[in-house]
Amino acid sequence: MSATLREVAERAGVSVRTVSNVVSGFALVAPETRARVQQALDELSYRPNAAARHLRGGRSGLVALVVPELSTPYFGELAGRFADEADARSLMLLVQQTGGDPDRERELLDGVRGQVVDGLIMSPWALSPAELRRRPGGAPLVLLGEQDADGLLDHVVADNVAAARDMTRHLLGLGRTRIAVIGPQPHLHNATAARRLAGYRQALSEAGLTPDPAREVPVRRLHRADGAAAMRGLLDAGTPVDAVFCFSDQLALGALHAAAERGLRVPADVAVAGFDDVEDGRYANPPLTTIAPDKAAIVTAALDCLAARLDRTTEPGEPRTIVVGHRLEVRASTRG
Amino acid sequence: MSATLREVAERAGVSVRTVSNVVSGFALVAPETRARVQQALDELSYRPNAAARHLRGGRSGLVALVVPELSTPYFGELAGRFADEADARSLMLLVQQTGGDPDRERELLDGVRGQVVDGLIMSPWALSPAELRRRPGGAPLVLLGEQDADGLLDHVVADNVAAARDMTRHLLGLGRTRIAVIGPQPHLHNATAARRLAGYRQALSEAGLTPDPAREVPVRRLHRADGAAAMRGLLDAGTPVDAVFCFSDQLALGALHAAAERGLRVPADVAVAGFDDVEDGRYANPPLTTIAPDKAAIVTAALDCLAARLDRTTEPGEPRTIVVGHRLEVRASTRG
DNA sequence: AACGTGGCATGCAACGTTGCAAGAGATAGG
DNA sequence: CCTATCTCTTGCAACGTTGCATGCCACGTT
Repeated sequence: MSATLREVAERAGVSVRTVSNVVSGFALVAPETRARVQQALDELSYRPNAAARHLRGGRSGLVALVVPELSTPYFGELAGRFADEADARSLMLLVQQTGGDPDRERELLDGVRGQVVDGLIMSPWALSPAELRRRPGGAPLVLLGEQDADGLLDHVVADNVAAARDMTRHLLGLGRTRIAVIGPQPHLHNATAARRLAGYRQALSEAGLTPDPAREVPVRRLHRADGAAAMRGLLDAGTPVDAVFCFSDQLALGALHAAAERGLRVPADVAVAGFDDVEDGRYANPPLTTIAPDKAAIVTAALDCLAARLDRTTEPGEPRTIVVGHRLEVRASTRG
Repeated sequence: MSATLREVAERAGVSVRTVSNVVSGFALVAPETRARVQQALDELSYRPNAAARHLRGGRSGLVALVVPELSTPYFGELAGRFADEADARSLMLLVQQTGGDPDRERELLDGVRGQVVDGLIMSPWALSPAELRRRPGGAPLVLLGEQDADGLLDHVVADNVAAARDMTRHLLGLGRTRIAVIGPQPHLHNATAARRLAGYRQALSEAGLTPDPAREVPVRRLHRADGAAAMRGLLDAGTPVDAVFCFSDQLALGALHAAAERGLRVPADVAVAGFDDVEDGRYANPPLTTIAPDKAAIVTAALDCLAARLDRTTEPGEPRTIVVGHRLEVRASTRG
């Protein structure tokens, strides 16, 4: 147990309140008194009690990051950045996983809020916008990823339609015309996958090609195994394919794996591209072409947005939609 | 803001204390009263105030996980498991990154402790055992990984000597005799790398081979880039090598990358093995032979250990060293 | 009728901190 | 010499919860 203000006060021969003033650095304290108190603080190695401050001030300094899975490279990288950035802002990061389970998402939305954390950054997966909006007035919430909830909730997104269009155009530009996608998730409230699909179709149409349902392979989850399974399915079905655009790098890595299994050369026989720009992709064999969302901007924007909501001196303001940039990162898996 | 006990008490026409009794489920409360209170609780959707409970009870229900880097697959996977297991034990997980910086490690050891969290699980990287032991009596600490601190601090480890020996024997068993290692870190207080090196040398000696310093390539960090650089160095130096045992899967993935770059076939020209069994390795091209430490056991053991220290009803007891199992996972990167 | 017993409910205090408003002392001005 | 002013310090209260001890009532026993 650390020393309390009272113990320090007794040692320094001043009131508790004065010690508090010294600790918080504010108010008028005579230099001499300040020095005496400071010495007592040092001698007893005083640390403010977080629980008492939290109770008194209503602020815990804790922010929750709620993601489907921390073990996923994309969320691992993002969580790492959030941890660093939170630290730089004197916040602590509490992480929770939903596993993509809607019940768990609901629970965390209700449960964590107003309890321990000052705010919540969440990457929803299965919850509908309506459910996300049903907030019992707890701690501020910032969403990551597309939500079809523009103007109703704070959220930070990349322009997924444009990004998917960019990637598809890149593949078309390489002369590929039988481009498949792996990653649609028609069974979920997942606006992200839907928009990437839309961007892909748009680019095909622009090029005068008709999207072929047989080349749009849905997946249940975004793991490597799902990508590998989807790729195998595509090859087994005999659908002619000269490029595969996966909606996540994880899926793409699985697809690469399956292609290698079947003896296909990448990109000679089939080009493979991903989305997310995770470290794995850079060192894949061959290195993976991908869309790199501006992760630093995602983190900064989300925390800025939360900070604005937490600031009691400013007006709450309207929910904001912050769009971050992205970049097409061309590597050997498509470039030949 | 959520309702308080007092508001609920007023609504139900009972005392605050009685409401508290209902909430905590304990004590003697007449069924009728309980029902009335419960209804008031529901109507006001009461949530206990974490700050007040923390202040009163001295328990926050928070556990900190301190790792070098969350973006590293190994720690990402571990953090994910910790988050789930903590959740199952009604604890919340707060993550902090050190980036392998000794100052930051020191700071977190002193700073987080006794402040917000009930306990600390830390994977130290650069700190010496002496510094780790210099604890000002804060929250309980459990270390992950070898520490040369047996009997002085709680820690959870794999038998790294045995694991490295197992892997080296496996490579020897394949007929490889020019086995290099990538991963020693002579400049750090890193007992883990030291023990893996010892296990490797032991196995060589057993086989009548003399460890060759030119085949022991040190690295500064454990990223893919370091593994790739080390592999290139090894090849450029012209040291004959028919197998490379990397002290982490990350290093091994980098080494695979560098081997592919130079047109080497794996495992025909050079076998490559890793350590950690991260998901990436399973889907690498070719899939990576590795040592799979029992991650579930690490997480369970660490939290059990912490729980034991947090339990006020039992005696503190001596610091424990818990050794978890490991398994040699042979895949195509060595098997041919 | 007095007493003990057990079931249930409650009041008080304290955890450590900070906002508020007022107190104490010193100095300057009338 | 008294008061106004300023600088510095302090006591009180409250944040929401729970441990402790006690109060109250009804019932059964002597």
